[in-house]
Amino acid sequence: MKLVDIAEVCERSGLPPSTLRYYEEIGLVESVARHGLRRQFGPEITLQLALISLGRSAGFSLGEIGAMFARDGVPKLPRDALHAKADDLDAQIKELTTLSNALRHVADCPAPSHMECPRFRKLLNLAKKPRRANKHIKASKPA
Amino acid sequence: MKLVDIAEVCERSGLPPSTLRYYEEIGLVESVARHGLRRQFGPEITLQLALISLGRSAGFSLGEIGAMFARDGVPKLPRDALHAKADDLDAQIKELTTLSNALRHVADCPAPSHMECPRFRKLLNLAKKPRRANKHIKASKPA
DNA sequence: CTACGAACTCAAGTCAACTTGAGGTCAAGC
DNA sequence: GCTTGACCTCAAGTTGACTTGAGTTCGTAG
Repeated sequence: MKLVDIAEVCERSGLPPSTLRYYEEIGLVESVARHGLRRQFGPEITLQLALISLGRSAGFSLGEIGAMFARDGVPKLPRDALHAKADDLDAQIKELTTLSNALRHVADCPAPSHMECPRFRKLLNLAKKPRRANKHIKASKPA
Repeated sequence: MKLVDIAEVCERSGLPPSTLRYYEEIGLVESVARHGLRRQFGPEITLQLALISLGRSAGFSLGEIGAMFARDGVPKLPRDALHAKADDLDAQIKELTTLSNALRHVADCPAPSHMECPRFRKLLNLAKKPRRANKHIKASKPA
């Protein structure tokens, strides 16, 4: 049989049952049956949860993730929207790379004050670029 | 003079005054003087805020950021801890790259169901790797 | 010198993403 | 056939990161 008990899903994903119930409540995933009271999920659930986890770590809200993929994990967005998301991601990857480099530089640079090290400043100035609204980092209200 | 008025800081950073006050309240930044009531910051504030923004978008909490850098923006962590953070970041960068690739693939792949496309599944399986506690993505409580 | 606008303080409210608690139910083991 | 452990429901609580509102206080323009 292809159904996966919630306990099994929790074990595989590392998520507690409460989170699974919550995800179902907000329509992010779907349980397909019950065994007694216990939710049973389809075999794709593990992959879906991995996708959600990935999206979360990219800073997408559950709402955004829900808007991207249907309950069964199949993407609902048009091609250009997907490409746009990917572009956002790539921009974010650049920022993280900057931060990673900055951290490594700080770890290794012998300068007494990093704020005065030109190389460090240069790295960080990259970060001040056109900051777009980045989900959980909301822009200030308009003047 | 080297002091920057809060209004100026807000304009440069795009953050509202309330956020600056909040950051000061939790000890993340420091205002160095007042002009009447108005907070004045040191010239490094812009860079510090860029650093904070960068950290946030990497998924660090304000608490973690506060633990990494002193109020003046100078890193407080030992070298190996910094390298460890950079390693985390690099791992996250890989994940985001995976997600970006997956999105682009989905946008372009003609397969009817992406969940069945082996290439898609392969991309996503990368995500199921040893998921470490990822700040805002908390691990489940121990059994 | 008065008016204004913008920051100020402090408490309280908001939102997302979960978790926790009280009380209930079921399948499986003994 | 009864006990038990794990999940169930539903409501309420929690945490992090801010925002909002009421009432106050300045510096600057007029």
